[in-house]
Amino acid sequence: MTLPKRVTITDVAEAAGVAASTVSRALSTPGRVNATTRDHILEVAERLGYVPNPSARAMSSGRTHTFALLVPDITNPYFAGAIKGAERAAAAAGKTLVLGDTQESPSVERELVQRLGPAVDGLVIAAARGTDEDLAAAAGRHRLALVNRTLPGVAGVPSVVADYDAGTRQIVDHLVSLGHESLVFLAGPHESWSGARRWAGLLAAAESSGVAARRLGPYQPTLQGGPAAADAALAARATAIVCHNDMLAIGVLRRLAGRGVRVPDDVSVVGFDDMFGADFCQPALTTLAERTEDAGACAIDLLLRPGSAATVVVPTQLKVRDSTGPCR
Amino acid sequence: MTLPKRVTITDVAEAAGVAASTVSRALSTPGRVNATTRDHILEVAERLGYVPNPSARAMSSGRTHTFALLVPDITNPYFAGAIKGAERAAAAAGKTLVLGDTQESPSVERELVQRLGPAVDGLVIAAARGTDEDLAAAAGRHRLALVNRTLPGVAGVPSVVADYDAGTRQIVDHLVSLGHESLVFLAGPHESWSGARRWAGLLAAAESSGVAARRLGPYQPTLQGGPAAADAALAARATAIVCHNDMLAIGVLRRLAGRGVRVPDDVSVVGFDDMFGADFCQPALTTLAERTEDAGACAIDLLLRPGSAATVVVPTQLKVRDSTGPCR
DNA sequence: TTGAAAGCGCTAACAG
DNA sequence: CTGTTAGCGCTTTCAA
Repeated sequence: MTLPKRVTITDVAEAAGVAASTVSRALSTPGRVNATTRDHILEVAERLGYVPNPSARAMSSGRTHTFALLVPDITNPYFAGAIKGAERAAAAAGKTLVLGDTQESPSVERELVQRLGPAVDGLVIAAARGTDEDLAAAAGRHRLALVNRTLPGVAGVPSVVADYDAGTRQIVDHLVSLGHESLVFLAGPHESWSGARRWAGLLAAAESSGVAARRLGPYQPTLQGGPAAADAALAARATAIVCHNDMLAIGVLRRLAGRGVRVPDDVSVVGFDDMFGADFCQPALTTLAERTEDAGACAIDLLLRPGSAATVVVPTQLKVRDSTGPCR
Repeated sequence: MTLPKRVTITDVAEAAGVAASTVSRALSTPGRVNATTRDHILEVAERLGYVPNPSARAMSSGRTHTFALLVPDITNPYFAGAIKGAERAAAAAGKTLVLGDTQESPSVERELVQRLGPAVDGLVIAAARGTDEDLAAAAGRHRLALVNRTLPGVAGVPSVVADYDAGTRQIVDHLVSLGHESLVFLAGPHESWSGARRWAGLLAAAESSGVAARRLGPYQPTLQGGPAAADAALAARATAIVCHNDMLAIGVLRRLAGRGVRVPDDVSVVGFDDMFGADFCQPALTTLAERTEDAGACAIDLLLRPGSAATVVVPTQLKVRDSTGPCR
């Protein structure tokens, strides 16, 4: 099966009886072309089925009209929102989005930055796993925006972060209103930037409310991390358990059920992320929702409009469901 | 913040004291270059941090080393596997994967094919929503591979499909062994190719086993579709409900629980997909698992090796969990 | 084995 | 407002 040869701008120019550059202008800066000739050109282009060659366009203009989004694990539903938001923002701006899976690995992340960087107008790294140095190096070579990570000391790297301070405040207030006087935080990996922010926020909010907060872990932030984490929380006689993320929280829920501990009667459980499934697990999970789709879209917007090298804070929202209740 | 100018092949050539074409050869066809000069060139390229410009490469070679994957909804966990598999297969081959979200819309799908097609070496469309004509047109212009869809009558379009015949057979056998003598299929959208295949397989298997099968619907294949679907199944006095997919099945489960119908004591429920969450919903869902990651990877492989215009069948596997039990 | 040279398709000065 | 003319960075003949 042979594919038909592509229609080029020259074909259109010939067919329309104008110069190639005029066709180019008619397409990219319609204002600078006589309305009649423009309409004619567009009509001819349409008829011939002309589609500009992105590579050629990139060659001469220097812009690829493409962005890359790097996530630690594509299959993790937590990132689905950011991916969708980024894809939508990119598509809305007529841009293409390239997706990269860093497999939770700093080195794969570095490689991808190097491989994809030259092919795109900018990179979004969500939940970057690399060191500050890695990211600074990347920022030196490419336009970069971060999601749920900041790069202190390096100017010009915009980022979008969830409002964990307000969010953890909400969690603590919620638990306090239920009569809880202490909480246990089941931590995820030490390297996790958002994990650190979550714990810091929780600790600050707890202190200001006179709630005792303890951190246990680190645990695997997965279903498999649940048993060890749940057992530790139980051993610590926790009445309220706040988990690094929903995956771990659901794992904890299962373990508690397996051990005959009732949620929320015996113990309350809170997660982070409001991940897909958090509403239909048993019991439905109280969790801090991040607007990940907005975050993804916002990161692309930051790339689209350079100069706005700000840190954008996206609000979070506590979803109260069935896994939290009055302190026993 | 200004980004440093990229190192080009000419820079490397000058620094190494050779012609640009020699550098090009040293990089892409190392065999055709004197070992000593080649090593020298590679060393210089490395030192200068040279990374080939993909657009320029695409311009002259015609190949972009990029594939596109189109899915109906990026946030649907069902597609996460295919995305990951495709990304991995592409990365393993040194290719780049572009992701497109067709928003479940045939027209967006068409647009994306047109927009992305020229920029890539091939397209994978998963669960294509377009008509056969749309797909035939796409196949005429681009290298194409399909996942869970076939294109009868159009040669040269390879596809990867789940083995629904064997899978539905497994479902029916499972229900029969539990004493069920009839089943109700809660259908998804009529346009769904896989929905049609699922029902056809179910019907054939049921007939050959002397099981009565009825189809109700169509229902929204989402949690929201659950109530209407569950109520209809109840009205039909079903003892075994097979749902178009896990989303719908979980929606059905929730509705049944809400109405006080016990699963699996009063009625058995089966889903399709073994989606993320199917194991931690309540009760854990018996469902037909597809190896979506393999399917995604396989589709990319089909694109990588033209000529193998086959239909690849990926096995399915029934995961028996807690939502199915003996007929009441 | 290597270099010179001709483009790939498009955009961006620069004239006219 | 439009045509001419250079390239963008790379691959690929074609000679040497």
